[in-house]
Amino acid sequence: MTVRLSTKGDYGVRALIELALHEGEGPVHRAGIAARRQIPESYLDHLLAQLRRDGFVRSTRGPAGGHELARPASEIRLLDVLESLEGSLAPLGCLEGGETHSEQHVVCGQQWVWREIYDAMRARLASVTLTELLERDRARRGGGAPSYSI
Amino acid sequence: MTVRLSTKGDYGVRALIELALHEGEGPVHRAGIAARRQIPESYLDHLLAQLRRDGFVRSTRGPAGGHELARPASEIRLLDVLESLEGSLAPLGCLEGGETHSEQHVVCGQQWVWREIYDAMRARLASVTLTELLERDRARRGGGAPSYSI
DNA sequence: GGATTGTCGACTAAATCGCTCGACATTGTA
DNA sequence: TACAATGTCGAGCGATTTAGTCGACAATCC
Repeated sequence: MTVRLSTKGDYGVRALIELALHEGEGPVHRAGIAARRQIPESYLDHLLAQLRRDGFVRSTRGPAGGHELARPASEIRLLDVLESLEGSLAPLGCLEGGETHSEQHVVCGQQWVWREIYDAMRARLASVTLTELLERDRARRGGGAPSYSI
Repeated sequence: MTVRLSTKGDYGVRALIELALHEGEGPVHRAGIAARRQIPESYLDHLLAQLRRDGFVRSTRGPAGGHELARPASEIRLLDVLESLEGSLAPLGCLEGGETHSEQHVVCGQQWVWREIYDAMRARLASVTLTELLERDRARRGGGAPSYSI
């Protein structure tokens, strides 16, 4: 029952789409993102912290503070966002590029097949930018009324 | 940190490779499989039970009993084995073909990308047979001495 | 009838997921 | 300068899953 993305990646991408939607309009505050994209606010907190650490988001404190994209949406790749939030997407521990992993999973029998699948997956995810995600999101909600009010 | 295969798939495939190696020689007993393929014996028990339920393995009780392939190795696909042991390999709950899933994961934002990746992954895994796995395994151990004695 | 094997289900320890909560830091405004 | 609105950080928690173990039972060969 494993081999499954957690909610982190989805929530995180939703939040970034919201930020992309307001790109260049100054910081958006967390409560707004949470409400409009239906993400538990105190959980979103952690996700934004991670995205900030990895340079996708910049935030300012104080009243009128909030979060905004640290880089243009067109330069943010889905792959990088997911790896930031979910950790490595490698289906087997032994496919991990890094060195810091303690190799708890020795699982490595069918490495040759999975290496191929993993590479293809990463390539595809790398080809998707936040701009494209935003467009897809707009299209999905575009037809009918948005499911949330601004 | 998710999106990772558990040990089940690897252990299960290892066990099937061992059975394929002795195809047509009558049942192989569990303790032997466990020792030769380095799988905890009482855990292997559960994996074999699952593989039997799904028709990959047939077993006989009593002394000189054991397990053997229920179908020719050439007709056993890696995809089916992994889905038997790991459950659905869908990275998102919403990509699941079945109806019985309770949709605890609502995660469905980037469905369009993942659908594509998932389909490619399944196609590749479906193209690998147990025969090929056995050959690869032989090749890997072939050069040097086997890492276990028979 | 006993030894050897498989079968089944209950139990467990550790890790992870999906959160919540509270204390604290920063900063705009009155 | 006070205070209110915001972000930041880390501890903790209930539920679920992983990766097993264990023990009672069933079948079968001798």
